[in-house]
Amino acid sequence: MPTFHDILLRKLHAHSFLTDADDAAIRNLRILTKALAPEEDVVRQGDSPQFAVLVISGMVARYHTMPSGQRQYLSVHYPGDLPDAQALFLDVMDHSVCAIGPASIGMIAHKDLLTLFALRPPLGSAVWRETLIDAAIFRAAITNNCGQLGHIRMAHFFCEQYCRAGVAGLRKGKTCPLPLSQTQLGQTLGLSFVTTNRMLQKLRGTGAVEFRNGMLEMRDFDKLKEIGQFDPAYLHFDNA
Amino acid sequence: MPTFHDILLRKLHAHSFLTDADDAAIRNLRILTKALAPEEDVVRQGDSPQFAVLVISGMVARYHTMPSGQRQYLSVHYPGDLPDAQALFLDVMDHSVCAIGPASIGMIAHKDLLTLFALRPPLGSAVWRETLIDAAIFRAAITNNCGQLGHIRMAHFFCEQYCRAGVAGLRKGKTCPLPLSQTQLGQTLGLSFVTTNRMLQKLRGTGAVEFRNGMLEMRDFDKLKEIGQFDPAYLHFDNA
DNA sequence: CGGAATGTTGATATGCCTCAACTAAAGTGG
DNA sequence: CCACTTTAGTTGAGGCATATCAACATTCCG
Repeated sequence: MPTFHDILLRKLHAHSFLTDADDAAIRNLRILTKALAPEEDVVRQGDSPQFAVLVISGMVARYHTMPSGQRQYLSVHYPGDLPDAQALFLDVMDHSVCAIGPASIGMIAHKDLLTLFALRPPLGSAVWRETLIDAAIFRAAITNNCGQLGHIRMAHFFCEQYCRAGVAGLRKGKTCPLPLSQTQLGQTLGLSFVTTNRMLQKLRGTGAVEFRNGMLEMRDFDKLKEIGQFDPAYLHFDNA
Repeated sequence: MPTFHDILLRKLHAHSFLTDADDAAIRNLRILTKALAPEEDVVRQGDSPQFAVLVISGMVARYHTMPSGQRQYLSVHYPGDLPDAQALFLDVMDHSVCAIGPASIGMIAHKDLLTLFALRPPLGSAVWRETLIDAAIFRAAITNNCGQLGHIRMAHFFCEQYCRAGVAGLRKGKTCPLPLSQTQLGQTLGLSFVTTNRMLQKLRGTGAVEFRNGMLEMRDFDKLKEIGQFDPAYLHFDNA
């Protein structure tokens, strides 16, 4: 049974080289765990959190609340992710973070993290790199969601989630959890839920992918990659 | 006449607190300057640059090249910005950086920057914060460009550029430079150039803004903010 | 002065949104 | 356990925003 320290280390090792001493320092971090109800907010737009969130199980998402009250999901996060690491250096949250389905998180005091980075700079660099990969994912979302047709956006999104779930160790065979409703999927892709439903049927029709009951089944990854014009380079899964 | 060190310091001071010793360390940085022709690429998708780019004059943009060859601009950058700071910790560029109109840049060796950060951690934090603000701008672009109507996207974009040009000291009265063609503006907002032209006329019709010959004139900022649902909080112009 | 790039306008086609109705599944209280 | 309610998913019809195609005007530049 992996501890939450293991989960964090697994993620950092996926893109950064860390020494045993670095690992040991991470294992000494004080982490408070917390269970989240489905849709529960962890941090809200406007807050100034003093703790960083580590996803331990389930999934967590970031979203903007627009003046109209509409919601735009910005990204979804897997165990090992630090979905609000940017709050370490930006005082006021410009977006909210909530659970998608039931989830559990770890909370690490900003103070402890900053002390850790001062003591072991490579850990600071690793978390910095983590925030930079986040930014790369946002850039991909801009390109994907602005101007591509609905089913292409959806294909791209499914490809990304399939890859990231793999890195997080959540894939079983060709299936991974993705506990979004079609409405939420639409709020991620910038589509109405009616159109979301129709685009989903279109993708099902290609035989490349199935998405139902919060599970994503990848039937033909190569085909879906082509439909979604997906190139995983931006995920930066290379151990530097 | 400000030096390129002044330009960088001005930007870092806009969001980070730095001591005189930090400033002095920045002033010792070796910076190679380079003039760029309009549209010239600085770094390309797939490259692994060894230098960080500092915008000194003119403007620089980041963009994705899509498989179809189409271009999606991700962000534009002003003097003082470090538009490819993420390359410090991500080996392969997932996007390109080019000049918009004539521009000049400074090039700082990654090695020198990393040495500087090790010596003076607050400077590392300041540049980290810089990259986090970039990410916040990307998040805003996701929300703005996915699902909002064309003229709203454009109004939001103009508001952002007006604010950022102000921080960069480029505003003269109610006017600031924005040397984009309508085609490029469309490639930023995810609109065809025909629609871009029509949305621009629509905005002109409101009397809130004028955009012509690469100059942006803000005639009624409050009105344009309302049209574009613009809240500058995400720009994080607070001296932490 | 001539050619190229940029901006403008009109007409048509298409993708997506909205409204509306209905089905299926899941949870609730009697 | 079943009727009831609620939520999620599905389908159809109509309208609107934007893409595309095409022509033309304007500005820039050699």
